[in-house]
Amino acid sequence: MSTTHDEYAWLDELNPQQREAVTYGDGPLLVVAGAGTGKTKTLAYRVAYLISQGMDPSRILLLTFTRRAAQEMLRRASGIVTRGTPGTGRVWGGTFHAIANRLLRLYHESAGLRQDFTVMDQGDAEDLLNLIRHDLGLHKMEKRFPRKRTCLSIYSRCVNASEDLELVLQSEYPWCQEWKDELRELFKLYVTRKQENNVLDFDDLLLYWVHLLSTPALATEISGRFDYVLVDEYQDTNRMQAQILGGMCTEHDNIMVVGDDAQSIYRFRGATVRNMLDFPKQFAGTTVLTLEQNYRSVMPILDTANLLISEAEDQYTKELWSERSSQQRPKLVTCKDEGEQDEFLIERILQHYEEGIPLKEQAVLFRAAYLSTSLELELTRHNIPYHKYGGLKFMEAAHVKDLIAILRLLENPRDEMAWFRVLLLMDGIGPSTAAKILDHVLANGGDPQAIGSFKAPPAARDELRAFTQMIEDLLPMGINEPAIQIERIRKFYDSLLKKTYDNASVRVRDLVSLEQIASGYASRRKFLVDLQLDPPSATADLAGPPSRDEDYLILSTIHSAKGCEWDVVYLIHATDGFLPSDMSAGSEEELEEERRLAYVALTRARDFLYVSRPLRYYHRWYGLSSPHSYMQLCRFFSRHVVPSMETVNLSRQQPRRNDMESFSEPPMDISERIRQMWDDGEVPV
DNA sequence: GAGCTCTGAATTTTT
DNA sequence: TTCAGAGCTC
Repeated sequence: MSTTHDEYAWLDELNPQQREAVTYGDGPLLVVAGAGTGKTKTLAYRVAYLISQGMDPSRILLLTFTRRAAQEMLRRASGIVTRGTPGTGRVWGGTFHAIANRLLRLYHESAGLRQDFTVMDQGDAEDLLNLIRHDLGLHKMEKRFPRKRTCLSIYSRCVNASEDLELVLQSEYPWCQEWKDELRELFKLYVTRKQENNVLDFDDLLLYWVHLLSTPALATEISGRFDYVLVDEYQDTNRMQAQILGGMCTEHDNIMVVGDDAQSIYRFRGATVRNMLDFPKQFAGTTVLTLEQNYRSVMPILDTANLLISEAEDQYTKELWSERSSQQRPKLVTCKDEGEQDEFLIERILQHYEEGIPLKEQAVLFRAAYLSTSLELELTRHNIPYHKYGGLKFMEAAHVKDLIAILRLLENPRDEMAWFRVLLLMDGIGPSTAAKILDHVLANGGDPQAIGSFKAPPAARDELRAFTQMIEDLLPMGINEPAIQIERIRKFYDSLLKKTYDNASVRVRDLVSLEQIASGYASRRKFLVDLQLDPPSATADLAGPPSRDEDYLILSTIHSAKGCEWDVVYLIHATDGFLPSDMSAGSEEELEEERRLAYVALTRARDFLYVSRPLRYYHRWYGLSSPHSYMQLCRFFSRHVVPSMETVNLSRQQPRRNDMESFSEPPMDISERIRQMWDDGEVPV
């Protein structure tokens, strides 16, 4: 039917560098791909090319940063190889963590795991650490022991960066150095406790994978499952992940990694650009290809972005260029305060919308999830629909965690955290009774039905009986039909929910969503794993696939915007303290990462870019000496960068009658006077 | 041992 | 404001 020439006509859609990467033969390949240079396209075409060359799709491993990225690439790939056998569905695609999970279920015996292990999210991991911290009596020390969150970060850092505790404390957590011995003890117990509970945390998924691969026979076996390994966003991988890739390439060296050192923004999670720099050293005979032509943004936007990143400490000179010209420079907008910023945004968003740019093609980006709350209120007031990405709200909600915990203890009756969570919701059950119940279950071979024979304190009897009844109804279902299981769980949980939390109706809605998501799954195990490893990232994911004609504005943290692009991008709160975040202004390295974060934000824009900076910020929290602060422009917009932009000063342009600036007296004055009303029995007017 | 109330502390990014 | 933890009472 089709000639060889026709069959590969799609290669003409690539530029020479992309094409070289796509049709590259065997051996290690490092693709340094700047923002918007067609990274996703190159990877997708590479997969398509390999398949069209007759490679077995199930022997291709595609590691990405999010599950969505993997799905998107495979979708594109399957669009290319529609002729012949597409089979992209058989490609092993997903995040490192998801692939680890899949492999560990297969090789659980070699890893010393039971096949029914459950996965803990960050919150559970913190809580378990906290529990052990209490057991060790570390919470009541003269000097305060690091908080559970800090403990987990330290632990995680050690594991992901493959660094010793002492070194990590020295370089990243100097104020915790005095707790070195206690931390080591804590981590030791944490590890044993997880193993007893048959649970893995996120880091364990990678850790167990590394250890599987460190056994030569297993490395041969596992690496031998694949002929090609492709990795996206390589600049955001950590040392442990690099180690994994080494192990996955013992039987071949067909590894292709794609990344951009200027977009490395996950240092806090142990990621290091060293992985990219050292790649040629790790894999002998590496070919390095660079993609510099940007297909996304108009040149003025790239000019500003290039200038901003050119001031980075160390950077690998790579100058993005584009054939897309524009008369319009990016705008740097100065606003009086957040309210004026909101007003400006809404006006401009609607203006672009009327000009024909749908809301979905416009995105508002910010450093931290809470920075959009005021805008969200205004959008709601103006009836502008939006979806917000970033901020892990849904899975962190207490009621969602409760319900998940019940599924988890059914899945893995050794899951201590899951049991505790559920049992403590019931009247008459506190930590010690909960521990007794768990012991009782474990003494009966881990059969959850054993709670039926537990002598419960009278106050707990009714709820525990209902709980037992539910367990008895659910156990025969095995791991099938998670949605039906959730339906049954909700029947039991309803009264606990109403008793424990207010605004029950809102929470019930979340549980209905959860049931809806579950209805797409045949296996409870798969449902649980997906939920932990790739939680619904936006309100959109909860309501099922949105209908095609639905339009909504995008709100996103910069981190969650990674890999995305829009016609119009608004970067808001571009002020020192928010960007760079005060929390990250400690070290030079942290600041450099914040600069790259700004770079990532700018390079998401295709046609229009607005950077806005409110002069004044009203604090939402108590306990601060002043109700607002005056903010400086984000330091990355230096005197070299700003001239490439068009500066707009809103307050000067259109003075407002209720402009607070006109009242030059400090706003504290009135509250002070009101307090003085009660001084010396004097009551002034 | 459970569960309530009060106090004090601290607010990023995410697999 | 929200959350965690300490301490008190039943």
